[in-house]
Amino acid sequence: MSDDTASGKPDSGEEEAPRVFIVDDDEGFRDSMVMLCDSVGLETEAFASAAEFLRRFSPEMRGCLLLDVRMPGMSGLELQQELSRRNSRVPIVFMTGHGDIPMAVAAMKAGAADFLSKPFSHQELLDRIHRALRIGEREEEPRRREAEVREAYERLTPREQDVMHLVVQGAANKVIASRLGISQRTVEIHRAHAMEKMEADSLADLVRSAVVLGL
Amino acid sequence: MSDDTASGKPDSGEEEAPRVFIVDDDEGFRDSMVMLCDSVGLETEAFASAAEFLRRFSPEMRGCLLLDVRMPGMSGLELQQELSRRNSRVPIVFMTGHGDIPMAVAAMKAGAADFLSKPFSHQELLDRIHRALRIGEREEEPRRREAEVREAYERLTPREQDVMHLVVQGAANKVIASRLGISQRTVEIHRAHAMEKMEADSLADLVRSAVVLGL
DNA sequence: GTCGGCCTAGGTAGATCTCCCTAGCCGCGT
DNA sequence: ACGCGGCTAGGGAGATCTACCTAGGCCGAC
Repeated sequence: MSDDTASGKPDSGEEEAPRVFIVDDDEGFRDSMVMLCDSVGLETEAFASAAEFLRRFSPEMRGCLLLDVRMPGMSGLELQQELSRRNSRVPIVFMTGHGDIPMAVAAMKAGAADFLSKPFSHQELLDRIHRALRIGEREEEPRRREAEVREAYERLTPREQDVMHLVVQGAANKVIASRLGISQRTVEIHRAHAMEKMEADSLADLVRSAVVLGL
Repeated sequence: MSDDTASGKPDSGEEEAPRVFIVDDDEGFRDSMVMLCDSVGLETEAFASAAEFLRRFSPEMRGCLLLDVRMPGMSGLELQQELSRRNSRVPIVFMTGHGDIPMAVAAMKAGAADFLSKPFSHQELLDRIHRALRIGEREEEPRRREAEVREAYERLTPREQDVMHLVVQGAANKVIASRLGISQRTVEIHRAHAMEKMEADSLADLVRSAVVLGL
């Protein structure tokens, strides 16, 4: 193992640091947001439209998104839907000057971390940003674990997956063998391979991984 | 076993059917809500204050809660906090005549299912109620399972719990024996008892139960 | 004080899992 | 054609788990 020279991707050598993404069509407002964040040491990246942000988007993004609701082109709420479709994990803090309760409730029901109506104080905004960043951090660890487990799982051969399914359901090797119509010996081999590929040191580990995968 | 005659509680022989709980200090409004729900076949229970509802509250309640924000005495938001402390699982639909965005957002962040500002149409309200009821149903099954597992777990003797912990961490019996300073034979006995009491037919089952318990 | 539950433990046997050796067949890409 | 990986399989040794028999000490409840 350890021979990754052939793999296509550089494989995310460096992760991006968490930062505040700002999407607002008002340039002056954008700039003032950036300055505010700078002043407390938060890294920022600003975009003038939802489309511009989407071009930059990747599922590995970390941080939070400060999002204006009303913009030309794609609205903030539409961007939220699109990000949700793309399995984004970035918590969203909405900002709006002309919002109403139904709009705020819809955004929150769709998973927004917060919803601020202008005007708001700098401190108010910074508090919300920090809270959103904490939410993002808290979700990061489980996400990463699931991604790792899923990756390992997908490296299993079809037969190894079959065997793993039955193993984590509590079936004994002989049962698995008869169920799959193969010899007990072969089950043992697939089982051992699955354990190794899933980096499971015990059956308990394997079951935990299966639970993460929702099996 | 099977001798439950000594246990104090009749043990929830019949579960309550899901219903709509209405908490509002305005009697006229309460009545109209009750009638509206009646008209579509929803069972209701109405209360004039948060305190009155709390006296009726039990964690086994099923359905949803239609809650006015502004009331004399304990407010709707305060009731929400109190219910959260009491591990309520009843989805809350807030109603208010004088709400603003921060209030709605705070309620949603605290876990409310919905937030409606008056006036609203009957259909609007019924839609929200049905949605909240669906949310409650969806959470019911996992809740019940966890409660059952936890109950079984707490029937384990301390030693059986010790052994179970190590078993679901993947330790072999001999390891557990030396870790606990007892013989391998004794570990086997505690292990078998734990499996039986947890109604686990396989190690996989036991690990799943442990995952539910957050072990 | 007796009864029952809990924790402890030995022996034996059988089922089960794990790991070592071997090896044939098939499909895919070079 | 050749190699490689995936799937299949047998035999055997040793570790591990499970199930059956037994039994003693401790402690709280009736």
